[in-house]
Amino acid sequence: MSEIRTRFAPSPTGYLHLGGLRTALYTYLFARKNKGTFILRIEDTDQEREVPGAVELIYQSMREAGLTYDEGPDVGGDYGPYIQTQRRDLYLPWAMKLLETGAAYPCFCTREELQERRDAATARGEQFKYDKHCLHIPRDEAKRRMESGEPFVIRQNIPQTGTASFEDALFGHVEAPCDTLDDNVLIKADGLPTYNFANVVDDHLMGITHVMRGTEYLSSTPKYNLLYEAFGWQPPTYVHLPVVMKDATRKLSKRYGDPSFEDLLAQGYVKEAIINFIALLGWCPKEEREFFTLPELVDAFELEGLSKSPAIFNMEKLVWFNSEYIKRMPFEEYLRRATPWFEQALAGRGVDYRRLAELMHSRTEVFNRVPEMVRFLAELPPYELELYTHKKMKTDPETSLRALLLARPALAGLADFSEEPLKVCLMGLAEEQGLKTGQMMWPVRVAISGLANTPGGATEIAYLLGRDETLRRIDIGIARLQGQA
RNA sequence: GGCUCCAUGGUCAAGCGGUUAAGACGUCGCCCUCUCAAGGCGAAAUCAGGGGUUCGAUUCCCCUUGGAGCUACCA
Repeated sequence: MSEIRTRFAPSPTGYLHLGGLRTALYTYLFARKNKGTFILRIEDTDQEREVPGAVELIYQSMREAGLTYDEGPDVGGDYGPYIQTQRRDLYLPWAMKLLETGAAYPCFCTREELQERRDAATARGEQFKYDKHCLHIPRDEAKRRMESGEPFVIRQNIPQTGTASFEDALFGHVEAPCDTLDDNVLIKADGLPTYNFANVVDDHLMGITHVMRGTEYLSSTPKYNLLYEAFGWQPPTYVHLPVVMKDATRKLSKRYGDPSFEDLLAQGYVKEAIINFIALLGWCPKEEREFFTLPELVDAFELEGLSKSPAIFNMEKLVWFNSEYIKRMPFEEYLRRATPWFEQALAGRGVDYRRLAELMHSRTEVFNRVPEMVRFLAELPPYELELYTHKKMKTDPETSLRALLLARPALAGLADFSEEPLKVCLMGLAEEQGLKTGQMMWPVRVAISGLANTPGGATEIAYLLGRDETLRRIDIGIARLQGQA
């Protein structure tokens, strides 16, 4: 069996979006699983849409995701160049071959003329399709005009009868009646190929055996096969992958604020969690399991598990995966990664980050939610007195005031203001005064945090705050409760 | 509109003629607990509709409906 070669071929029109990342991931997994070669090719034939710096962004995202490629623009290989604009001179000769056999023809219609005809067709309520107008120009004349420097494009000459088809590894046999197919442009007036042509030529020249790409190409692939036939080339095995949706009717798009891989990374999603989640979006392993490292995915990946229908990107589940990865992260790593986020809210406050990290580790879903969760340590948030009333804790403003009044001097006189002594002190005090534990702990926690829930209980927070700040906040609570009474 | 494709809970999905129709997220209970998380236990929730084929359809075929993709000198 010959060696498997796959490629991921993005256009540099911006950052790598999640759908693209998933295609890249599956392509990578398939190559690695089959001990094949994974190639990165940049499809930049549409110069107008190209975004400066996007190529580098793609390299970066691939690297961050761990999708290392064996051949590509920045790593080299025997089938280069791997950027289509750098291959520009190579396409025309192939197109000329098609001209000779009649599988393609030059077209001199201008964009304006085409637009007019298109508009006229829509006005009549018809679907515009190129009418092969220039196909009928005598060959000599066409040749003369091409050589004279008149702008022209080269179009694929689709048969007017019959069907075109191909076999997809996922979708099976796909075919389309030729008369519904348009004579697409293969070579544009600027001399560069369109995707329709470049993908065929490059995939063949680069020895690609398996083409994995989005289903947006599913309906045009029969046309590509016509090209393979015209050249007498062996078409690759196609695996079209369903799109990733943002909801039931819209696909995930970078156009309307949907996050890119880079965005998610910046928001504090763990890359392993993103990869893991993305992998399961449209693919299901044979075994009942959902946590996979990249190498484990390589091992488990099989085409059979691919789904044919579009999958909705479920942010909630990503968040869950992320929180799981964070929980499984060694504590030291958590501390290291959480610290910058602690800093955002607590810089210069002298909070014990290590202890805070211990409390936050199991409570962190996404890192960018951390600052808000710990900000109360820097500044007591404004809170309503109703917070002191808690049915289950059996507290109300009265019991709370009493508890705070008792706690105040006890805490002020506590020799060691660390957690265990704090706990012994407060709980002992409660018991001795005939209060339930909650009747002491709840008001204290409310007074010193101003929040209904916090990462950690009263004693942990008191410790993190330190004696001075704790007492100051309790005083505020006492004053407010007395003011109300 | 035309062409192509898809269709199991709210979401990701297993299933590949006979199952009590898995599992996960989310939701909702209960337990644990100095709040909230985490953790433990449990619950509700799915085969889009209609025809066939078959002893028997979630599973195979057709139609309807719904959805997606394509319909550019974009990829």
